[in-house]
Amino acid sequence: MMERKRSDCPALPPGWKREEVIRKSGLSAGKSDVYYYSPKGKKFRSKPQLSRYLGNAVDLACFDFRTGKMMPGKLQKNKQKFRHDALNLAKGGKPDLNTALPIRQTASIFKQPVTKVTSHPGNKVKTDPQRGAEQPRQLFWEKRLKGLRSSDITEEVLRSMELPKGLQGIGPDSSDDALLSAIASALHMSSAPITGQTSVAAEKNPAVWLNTSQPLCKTFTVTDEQIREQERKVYQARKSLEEALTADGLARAAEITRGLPEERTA
DNA sequence: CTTATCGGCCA
DNA sequence: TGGCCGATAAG
Repeated sequence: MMERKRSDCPALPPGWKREEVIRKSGLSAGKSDVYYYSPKGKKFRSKPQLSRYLGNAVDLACFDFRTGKMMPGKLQKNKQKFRHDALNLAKGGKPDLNTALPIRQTASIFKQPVTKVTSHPGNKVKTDPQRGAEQPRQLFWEKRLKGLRSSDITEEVLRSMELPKGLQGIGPDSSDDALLSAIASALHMSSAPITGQTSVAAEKNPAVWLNTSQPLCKTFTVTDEQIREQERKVYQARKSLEEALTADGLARAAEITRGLPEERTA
């Protein structure tokens, strides 16, 4: 095999290599393909693939995949691209997962029901026994969530939620933060009702009696008044979201028909 | 099975 | 025309 050079790529984090191979046969002989290799040796053959892997760790907006260099001049093309993305978005097309501005793609972190076809005449269906059943969980796994905070796009840490007095944590870390994490996680990890720890023994010796499918908190009760209060909050939040979305939609539409501001002055 | 390479679609 | 990725040959 001809020894091809994998050269370092200064535009990427240390350890990343770039390789260019010339096609030597076929109709496309002479054309070249560029590949990148992660420090661990994984091969990448397109910018979207690279982008998906690096995530927000590296901004590839100005990265030219073919040359392997950062090209500040790419900003010009990006204007075109923004128009394009905005257009696609407005037309209900798929957003460009590669370079579109970050938008939450999931409708919900909660498990969504889907239609499941379990048998076709004459066909065999593979079943994964792990699926459906809940996986076992590590004791005190919630500890790993410690210190995680939600933040807005300016990195400003959002005010954390206040929990009702009726909720009390148990276990090695009974801070409000830990309690909030534990309950929030339990709500979307499990499809079973969340009751808290029902065994009184768990309070005295959690390491032995803990029910790991329940959050690290004492049994609690929820009053009708608390439910109504929560419904009001959800209603308000939805209304705010609706207003923000329509405002954003109008702004986008206006921007597209008018052209981007920078282009007008140029 | 995994990996390298070229075809070919689509912007 | 070139980026990207599927198909398929090769290992």
